[in-house]
Amino acid sequence: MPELPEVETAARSLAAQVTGSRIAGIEKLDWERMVETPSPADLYALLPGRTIAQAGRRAKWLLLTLDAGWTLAVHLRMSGSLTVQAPAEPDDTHTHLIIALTDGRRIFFHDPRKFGRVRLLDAHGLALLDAAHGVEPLTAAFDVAAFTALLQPRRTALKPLLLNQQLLAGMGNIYVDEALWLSQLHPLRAACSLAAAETATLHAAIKQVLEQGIANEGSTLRNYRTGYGRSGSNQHYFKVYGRTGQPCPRCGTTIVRLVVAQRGTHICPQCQPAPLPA
DNA sequence: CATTACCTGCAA
DNA sequence: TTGCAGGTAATG
Repeated sequence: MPELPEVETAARSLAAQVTGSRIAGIEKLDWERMVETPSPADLYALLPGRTIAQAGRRAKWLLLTLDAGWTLAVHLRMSGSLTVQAPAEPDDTHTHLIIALTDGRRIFFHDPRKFGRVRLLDAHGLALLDAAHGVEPLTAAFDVAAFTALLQPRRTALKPLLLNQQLLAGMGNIYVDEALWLSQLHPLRAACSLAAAETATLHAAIKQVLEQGIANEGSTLRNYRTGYGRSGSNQHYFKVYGRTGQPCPRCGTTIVRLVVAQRGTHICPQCQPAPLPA
């Protein structure tokens, strides 16, 4: 999924459903490699009796704040989803973790590709996770000056920079392509080469694509679901992502697919001119 | 910096 | 059968 808007949507829909709920225990865990810390045995021992105080997000981590100082951190990676299910709802072969609540409902971690990860963190572990990530793009801390300070000292291309979670938290392949198209910048432009006006435009575009993604409850290409099990609708509004061979909504030029930073990358070759070779 | 690995499903 | 997919960590 799951980039910032999808994780944010999942966190909000979890918060609305399970804030104040008590965990009965782990009902299913059939892929133990998803538990990074502590050991699966410790997870089994620590979760029963915990109350879910809140649900939130840091970067692409969904955070369930529990009592007794614990935080259950979930990363959905490529194909994960976290949903709250009614007591009778059956699981399937891709449901790898089920957390039962005392009221009979259950939280399903569904993940066909098994890339998703779970950590139960104490305050120190949570602080380390926080410190490993960069500025949140939808907070006041991410202003044009802060963005300029990120770009100016780096010669790396825009796309890999925007995907770097240590610098900027939450952007992924879809929203980077969309933000670059909106700001009419080529993904291979060197970060330090942007004029002040280009930096301001890209800064605004990043906020715009993320806010729109949240407003549309995320993008569902295959597996992503909100915490209610619903699909998002943001995929209907993509301008370039996944639109190879179709006309650019701005100028009509055919959208092309490149590979940048080892990721499929979609651009309008007219609106987003390639940088001159150095 | 580039390549490979981790997994499965789906479309070409 | 091959290549591709919303992410990231671990290798040369």
